[in-house]
Amino acid sequence: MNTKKREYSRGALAKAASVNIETVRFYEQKGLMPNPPRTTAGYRRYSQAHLERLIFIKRAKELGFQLEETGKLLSMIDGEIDCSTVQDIALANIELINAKIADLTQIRDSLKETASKCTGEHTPECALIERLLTPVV
Amino acid sequence: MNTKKREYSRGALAKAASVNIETVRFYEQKGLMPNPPRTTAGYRRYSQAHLERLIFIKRAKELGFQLEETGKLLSMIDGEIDCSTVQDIALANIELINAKIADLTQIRDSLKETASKCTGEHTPECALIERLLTPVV
DNA sequence: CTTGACCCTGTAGTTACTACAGGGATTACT
DNA sequence: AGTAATCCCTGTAGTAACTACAGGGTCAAG
Repeated sequence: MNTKKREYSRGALAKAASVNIETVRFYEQKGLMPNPPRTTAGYRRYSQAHLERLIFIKRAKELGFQLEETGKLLSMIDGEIDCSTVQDIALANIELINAKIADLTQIRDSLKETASKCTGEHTPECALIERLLTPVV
Repeated sequence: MNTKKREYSRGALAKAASVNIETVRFYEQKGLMPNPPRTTAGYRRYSQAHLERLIFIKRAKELGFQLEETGKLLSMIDGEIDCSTVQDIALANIELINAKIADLTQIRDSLKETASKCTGEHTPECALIERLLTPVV
């Protein structure tokens, strides 16, 4: 059995996790990724555990978590996981996304209604412009 | 009839349009608002037309237009309005918002499904963390 | 050895704002 | 007139989440 520990450079790590190479440094600066051991030349050396952590961050992002929330989840993994707290974070995030969806839906509907009044012809008369230009009181 | 031209300072303009005072400078830097005449002390003096332009920008933002698109609409007002082009911009914007809504909806649903598997108890066992930690191939 | 790709750190750009600092100007009140 | 509070000016920098570039050192393959 091959028990040799796999090591990654920053570029190899980024590629393995399918993130931008600069994003690795960015997450390090933000404290999500640790500052890893270095070669004598100063090159970062990452382990398999680092890769798994980076993939965790990527998945959290895909689930709509902000980096701050992701950081909280990581703190729990580093320390003690409390499923109740995790669920709180997740539910708050769901509410946040719901609010964004509601916002965008309202905007989309409003714009759609206005745009439907455009004749769509090459004329200076335009319902959308009129709407934006409605005189103020 | 009172025909005196109303003039605004930057702060008064921002207040009249219900935008942040610094936003006025920001829009000026971005080219959406003109660099207005000044007093001898260097204070900006805005007219009613400036106010109407700022409100136009605000309304465009409320309809989900990005500043670049708003700039295009303003260029038309300054020059020639072509309703066909306006409608193109609006329809593209509607598509953009639709895509955002679809994105967020997928994220929300995915997160909801995972969070529903959390027991919500003060335990180290947590379905969401497990999902983020699923081993990589 | 050479070359190309990689790494390092630092800096700055994207979008749409928003806030702060230092210093001058204005306004209202005494 | 003096004073204090508020406003304005320009410039700078911060927010979130990245991403790109520069100059210079390092590594690996031919």
